[in-house]
Amino acid sequence: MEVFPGKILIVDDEPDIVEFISYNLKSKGYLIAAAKDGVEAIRKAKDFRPDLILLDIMMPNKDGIETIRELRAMHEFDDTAIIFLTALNDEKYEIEGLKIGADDFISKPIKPELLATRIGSALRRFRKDEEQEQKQTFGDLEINKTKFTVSYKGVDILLAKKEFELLCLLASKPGRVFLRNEILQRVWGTDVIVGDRTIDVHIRKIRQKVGIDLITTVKGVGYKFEMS
Amino acid sequence: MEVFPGKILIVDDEPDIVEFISYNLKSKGYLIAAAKDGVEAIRKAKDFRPDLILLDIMMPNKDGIETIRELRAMHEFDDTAIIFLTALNDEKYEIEGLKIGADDFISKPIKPELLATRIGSALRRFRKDEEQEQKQTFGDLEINKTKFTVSYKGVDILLAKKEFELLCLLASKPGRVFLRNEILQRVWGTDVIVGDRTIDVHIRKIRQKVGIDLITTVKGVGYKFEMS
DNA sequence: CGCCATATTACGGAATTGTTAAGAACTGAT
DNA sequence: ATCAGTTCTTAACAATTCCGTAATATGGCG
Repeated sequence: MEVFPGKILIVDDEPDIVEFISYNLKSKGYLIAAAKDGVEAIRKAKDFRPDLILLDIMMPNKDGIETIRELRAMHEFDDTAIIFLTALNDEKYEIEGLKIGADDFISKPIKPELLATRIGSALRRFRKDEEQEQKQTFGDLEINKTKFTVSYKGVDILLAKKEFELLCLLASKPGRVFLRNEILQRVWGTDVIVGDRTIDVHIRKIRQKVGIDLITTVKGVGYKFEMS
Repeated sequence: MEVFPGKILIVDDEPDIVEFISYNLKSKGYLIAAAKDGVEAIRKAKDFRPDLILLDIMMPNKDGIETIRELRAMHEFDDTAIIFLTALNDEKYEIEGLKIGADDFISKPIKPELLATRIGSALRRFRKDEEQEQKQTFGDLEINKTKFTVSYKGVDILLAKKEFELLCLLASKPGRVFLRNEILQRVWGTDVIVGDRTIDVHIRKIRQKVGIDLITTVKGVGYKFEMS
């Protein structure tokens, strides 16, 4: 197992299909995770961080179209390729899916070789430079998503996971105000329901730990990231 | 610039592109040769013996597909990486090219940084064959993958196989966080199913045996290798 | 002042990881 | 094959950290 080609999340409600695809891709060295419906898919995507998602359209509990819409809405997965699995001749979905942000389609029944080449080319198209780390700097502040670290003037600051995610979100568009609502959806996900004060508490912790005032409150609206 | 990174043959019929790429790669220390079509490419390859060939697909006088086919047919260039240059969205060639023996694709217009990283990783993939002692050192720590040993300040530390593999994985990208998921699949393989605590136990043993704190826990995410 | 939104603080439950020991699985030698 | 020694996995429990909430404080603004 020398180079590893990528991580793939398979989403389908039929265990047989998941098993079949999973087996095929594993043999090619991919790392696999699976989900059985849209809700689970989004949750798993958040912590598995796949390079590509194979998404069945027909599913209970949030269908493929809706799932892809949500995934694309939180911009966390902008670098993730998404391939739809469709029943044969399901063109109406294809057009729909393309508009929303699918990158390719594969019709069932699935042929292993076809699957492999399509996945390969989708990944190549999307390949972020896996080699180099994803980091952003703002003046003396550095946020490194690969290392999960934040440092200020070279000194590391230890943030908890939620704090880190929240900071990443705000820092993804410096200056832009994120509504409280939006923050909840993007950091906590659509299913989880937490009180409003929770955000404040995390914001406070970030401010406290970082020391300087990175995050500006926009009263009645939300928060934004801004270097003074 | 101590070691020279490699020799590259650029094959494209547009002088501007050749010039552009050439300029970029020279600045990184590569030795460059150029050819304007497939026929010339093969001739030059024979006496320049490049480590890597950048091959345009659309060319007069023998196109890229045909050229690569011939190059691969004579086994003289089995150790040479070949990267295709394609117009955007030219997938049909990509699949074709992969079958025949291309190692990667880069779409025009070409971005210099991307070019560099792709070339770097293609070369690295091919270099691996040259068997040399694969060892890494981090401060006082040395990991020798050929000898299967780890030493700290010159003193050997006996790690069990799984412990060694785990440490190697983490050390392969110092600082980068590996998700628990990822660790399981890459160290234990995809079929084996082991409990979550197993990872912790092995981590603990490594920490215990090595003595110093090499491995940092990122709660809710995974582990990373980091010299303090 | 009184209202409203946010800030702050502290606390308990939840989730995650650390630790230990025990036995299963493996290894190599006799 | 048997045995000793090691390695691997698990299970149970301890320790830690994280997260959400609620209660209270603060501060702006009409």
